[in-house]
Amino acid sequence: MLDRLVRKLAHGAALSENDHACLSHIVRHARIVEPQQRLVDEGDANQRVLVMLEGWAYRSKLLASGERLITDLILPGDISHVLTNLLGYADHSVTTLTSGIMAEIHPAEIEVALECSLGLRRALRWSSLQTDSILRQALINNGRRLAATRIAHLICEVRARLHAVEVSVEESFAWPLTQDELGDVTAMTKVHVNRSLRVLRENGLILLQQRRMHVPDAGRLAAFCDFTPDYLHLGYNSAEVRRSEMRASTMEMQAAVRQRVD
Amino acid sequence: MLDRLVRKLAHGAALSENDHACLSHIVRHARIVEPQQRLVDEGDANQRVLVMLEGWAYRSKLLASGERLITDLILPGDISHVLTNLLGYADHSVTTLTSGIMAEIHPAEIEVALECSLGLRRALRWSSLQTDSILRQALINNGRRLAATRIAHLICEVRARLHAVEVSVEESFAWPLTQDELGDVTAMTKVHVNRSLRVLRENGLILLQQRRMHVPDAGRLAAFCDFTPDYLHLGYNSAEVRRSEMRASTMEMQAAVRQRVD
DNA sequence: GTAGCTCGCCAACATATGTGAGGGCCAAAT
DNA sequence: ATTTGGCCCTCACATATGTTGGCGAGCTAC
Repeated sequence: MLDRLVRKLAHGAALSENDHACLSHIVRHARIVEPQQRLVDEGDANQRVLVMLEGWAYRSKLLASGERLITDLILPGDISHVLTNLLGYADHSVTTLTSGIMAEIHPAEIEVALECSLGLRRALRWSSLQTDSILRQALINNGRRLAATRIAHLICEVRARLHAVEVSVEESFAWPLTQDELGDVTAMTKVHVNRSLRVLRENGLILLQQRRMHVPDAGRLAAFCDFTPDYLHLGYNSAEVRRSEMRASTMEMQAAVRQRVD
Repeated sequence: MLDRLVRKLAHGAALSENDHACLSHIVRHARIVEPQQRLVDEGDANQRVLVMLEGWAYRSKLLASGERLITDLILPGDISHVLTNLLGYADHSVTTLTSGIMAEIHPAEIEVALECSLGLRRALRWSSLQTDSILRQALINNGRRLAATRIAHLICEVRARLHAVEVSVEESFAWPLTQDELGDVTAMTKVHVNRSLRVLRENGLILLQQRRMHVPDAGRLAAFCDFTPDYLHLGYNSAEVRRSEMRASTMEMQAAVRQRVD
């Protein structure tokens, strides 16, 4: 059951047997969660740390006007609300998208585990840095790219993150977001999401049907939106290699797509 | 010289004398930096941690198209690139805006300091959570608000953050950003920044002159953009911290620490 | 069955923001 | 004295995205 979590953290630090034991101990009280279940409410004086063992969720914030934005997706293996026991209250809400398995950790247990395990300290610091990096990437995506590219980039990111915790994403994968929710992630209206999905579909880049995302050619999609997985800090030993490989293939792809678009 | 840094971290955790000593030790090699000096380059295999003791800087990312976005501002007392030694390379650039004083910390020293000081571990975790929170707020601002409001909100945030480290922001304060740079922060073009600043000026909300930001009525500006400083997690509740300190000193915890020492 | 709901889909129109160009001011360089 | 370059400012026009409203397919409740 810890599979996703362990695989995820392994990208950040080598975990010893002792580290694994600590990890198992703190997430031993996992429970089933329902889709569309509010786990944390903005403003809660809530001190729990959530670990998503299976399933999707998201963090969101509201404006006074009622407008909403989903700031980040929580995928299997992700830790939500990390170490939030140091803040007085939650600055965002957390809601599930699918049913799933979630562990809730009491702050005191987190403290103990961190004291016991160097590997865990490393892994959680890494996880926190990855979160930052993903947020920064979202900022530049939403701020500086056109709608279709923004969506394409999100799809590539989710694919890469799922792949990193060994969820199969070969030809297609589960995509629980409605178009409305997708708009809340990419900072646009559902109408424009619909328009942009059509563009992607008409270019043969994706097919979204019955909550499944089909990506016939992941390389072409990545080229279309200029996606490079560096910022996810996965497989960090081979980062150099993958980066140069990626650049080479990206150039080819871009040329191909440019031809097609003209 | 550590003034800003200490004041900032004090918002996150109570620091003992020992903690202060650790802090002084790791930032002892501070140096002067120039305006517009590139400190870290996207892609660098750089492992330093930067602490901005005085002056402003920013983190930015580039797209392949050459477009730029400033993902966050680094203000006096802020720690840049926290614990980045766990990542293989920098996922963003860091550039100074003003001259200032900066300390560069070697990863090994960070590790030692963190092992030595519980207060510092707390403070850095808090700082990291605050960074996340600021990034999420930026996402919803840039994604869901109109230009003038976005800019107004940024001004309110900077005011609050400067105030938190005891930089005077009474009637006016230094504002080193050009309109072009401001556009890179708020995800718009410099032309539109100019238009929006005019709106704010004509409404008597701000006056930006010679790189000084004048805010005649901070309350009115905050009301205009619906700014609430909660998400900055400043003004920390001392009762709350005392409570978590008590938790930290449970038997469990002491046992854990003893184990670690062996 | 039918009513009511959510969700995907689409079209016509409205508008916030981007683009490209240019003028004025001022300090630094020549 | 002149030039250069950065920055602020503005206009006219272009366009990406928002808004409103509508249609139909599927699902559930009754």
